[in-house]
Amino acid sequence: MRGQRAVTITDVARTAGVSRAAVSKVIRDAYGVSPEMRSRVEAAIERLGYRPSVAARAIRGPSFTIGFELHEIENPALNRILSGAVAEIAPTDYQLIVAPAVAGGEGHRAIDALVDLRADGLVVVAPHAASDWLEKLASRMPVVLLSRHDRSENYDIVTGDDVAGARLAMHHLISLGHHRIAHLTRGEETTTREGTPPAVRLEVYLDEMTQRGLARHIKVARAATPGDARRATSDLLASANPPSAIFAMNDDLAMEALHVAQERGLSASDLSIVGYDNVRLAGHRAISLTTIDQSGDDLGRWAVRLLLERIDGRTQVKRETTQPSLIVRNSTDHPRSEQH
Amino acid sequence: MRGQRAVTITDVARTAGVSRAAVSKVIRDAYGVSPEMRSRVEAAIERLGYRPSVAARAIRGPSFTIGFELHEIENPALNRILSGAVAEIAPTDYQLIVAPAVAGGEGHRAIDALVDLRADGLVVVAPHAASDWLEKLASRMPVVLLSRHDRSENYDIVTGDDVAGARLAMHHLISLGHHRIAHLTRGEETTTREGTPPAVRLEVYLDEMTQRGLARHIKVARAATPGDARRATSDLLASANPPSAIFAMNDDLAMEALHVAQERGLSASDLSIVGYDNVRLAGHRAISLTTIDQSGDDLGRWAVRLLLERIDGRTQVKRETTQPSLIVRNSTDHPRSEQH
DNA sequence: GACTGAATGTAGATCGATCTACGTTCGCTT
DNA sequence: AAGCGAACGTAGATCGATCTACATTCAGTC
Repeated sequence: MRGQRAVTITDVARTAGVSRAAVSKVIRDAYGVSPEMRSRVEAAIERLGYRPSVAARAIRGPSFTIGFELHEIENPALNRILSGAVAEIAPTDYQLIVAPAVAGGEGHRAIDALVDLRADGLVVVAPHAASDWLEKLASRMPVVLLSRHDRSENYDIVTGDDVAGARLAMHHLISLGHHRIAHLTRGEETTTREGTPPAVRLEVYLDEMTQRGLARHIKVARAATPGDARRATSDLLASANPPSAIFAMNDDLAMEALHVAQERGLSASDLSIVGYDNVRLAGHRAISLTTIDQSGDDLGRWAVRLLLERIDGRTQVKRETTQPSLIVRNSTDHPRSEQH
Repeated sequence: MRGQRAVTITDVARTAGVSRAAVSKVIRDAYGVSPEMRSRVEAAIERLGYRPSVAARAIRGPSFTIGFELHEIENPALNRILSGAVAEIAPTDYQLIVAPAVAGGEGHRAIDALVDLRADGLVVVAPHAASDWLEKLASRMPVVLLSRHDRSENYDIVTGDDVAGARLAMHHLISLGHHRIAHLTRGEETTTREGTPPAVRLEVYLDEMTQRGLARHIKVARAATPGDARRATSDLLASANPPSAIFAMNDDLAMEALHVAQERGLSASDLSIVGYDNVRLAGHRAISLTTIDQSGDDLGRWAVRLLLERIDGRTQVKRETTQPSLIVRNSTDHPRSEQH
């Protein structure tokens, strides 16, 4: 039963008693098709269960496929972005294809896969990819980059306003009366690439602390793996002059910090925690994490929108920034006491 | 800058001063290539940044692409399965491509997209797709179905043992002393399709309740959307003779139920809750949900493994079942009192 | 030195679709 | 009735790769 050759346009043409070109016209809804021929061809298509091969199509023209590179499959914030992208593309003729990158993967294999498939455009999230490589890629095909604060001559950029978001978080903690505020973020490698959200958030943290004369309380804890986050938090709490608040780079890290705080019976006035992204579970009663919402759906929607514009012919670069908002929940409170 | 035609095998051949066939041989590592020619061609490939077009390739032979249909992008249990699949495929020559289905989407557009791309095989999760349609699809190309308890002549099946898992959950509650156990599950449409995990878990629930002489306490609450889950739980608690325990179809529903319980100040001895899937956050201290683990990674890994075997030529159908285990946490306890 | 066979390379058909260029038919005008 | 343009169909080139069949070269053998 396997290996029945797939139904091709030639089969349809033969069945309908017309030429291949005629079938092609019907499929593409092109000019020069009589109602009578249309119905004959459509009947044949229906009967044979014919579906045009994107592959064959893509050799010449567009594939009506847009690619989405995703490097952290299990990251709920990224999934939300993807979800928005899917919703935006649904009513169009295009199909979204996701290439997941291997966890600790090397290079840009996933992006290459999308290029090899001749996707008409790419949405790329990769914070790791080198800028010049991306620049070159974008000079050959439409590319929208998400969550990077680069400047580029070729690709469009969609990003949440991480500067505003991080300031919202810091201002919230400071206005509650916190001085000893630590920052919990990812491993070196992730935060040092200039312009990535982790790097920007870290920078704003450092800037705010310095501006407010709190430079001596600056503490940055790093967690390379999710499991590391708890240890990093413990280390913070065990340090001399421990923080009364933690601004975490994202909700996942924040929730791990919360885990440690709860373990030690610390309340929000002992240790306030702010996250970033407002993932669904941050709103759960048992977690109730104060966080920054940047509506990931919108990021995804904008990315697709800009990409389709590009495919449609726009040539000048465009950037789109979404405004984040602060969501106050129970994980933050006034500090119990604050000695300078 | 846009629209530079992509580099083709012909360009490489011209640059290297050899025939197209020769370049093709080098790429495919085929017989009949002198070291000297190999290096000349490889240099040309390198210099031009040539990448073979999967599309052109797929017209004739395999595309070295396998498709993964995903209908709930933001479902952490499914993401974990996908994650396992990605890990399993990483060391092979194949590339995994994900087609996300639109949320409330019609039909099987995502699967079609993968077929149209001429993927060499498909991993399908769709609990909605009609069996006969899948059967027909699988007669044309290798297909592995996840999380369905069908019998099939054409596709392979990978699934957690939902019967065993659901029994583990029920036995746990019963052995704690619970009699008034309710079941929280999805909307009608999802649970009625025979052989899907929700349907099987529901069935086991009904069976266990009946076997133990608890038929009079049977209560099934349904939530069509995630938001509905809280209302459904409230309704359960407001009903006459309310349950002392809830067996939820999955962790997402369980966590919503937990939310309601905590809101009302109910402890585990007032209302015990068991979930299913052991998503990452179920282990969070603030949630601490008793649940059934079915190691989604393994499901994903098996799916890819079986699919590659199929592509490699295996013809007889194979099923693979993973054994779930019970993870006891703080959301379950002995009931405070139990009147019959 | 002719013969054999392995090693190396090329020409050209082929895959499934698109698209241009062109031929035929038909209805309408003058 | 001739002329004309719109409507409808088709032939055949084309896209980028693969693969079969074949040509050429070269070393080794008798």
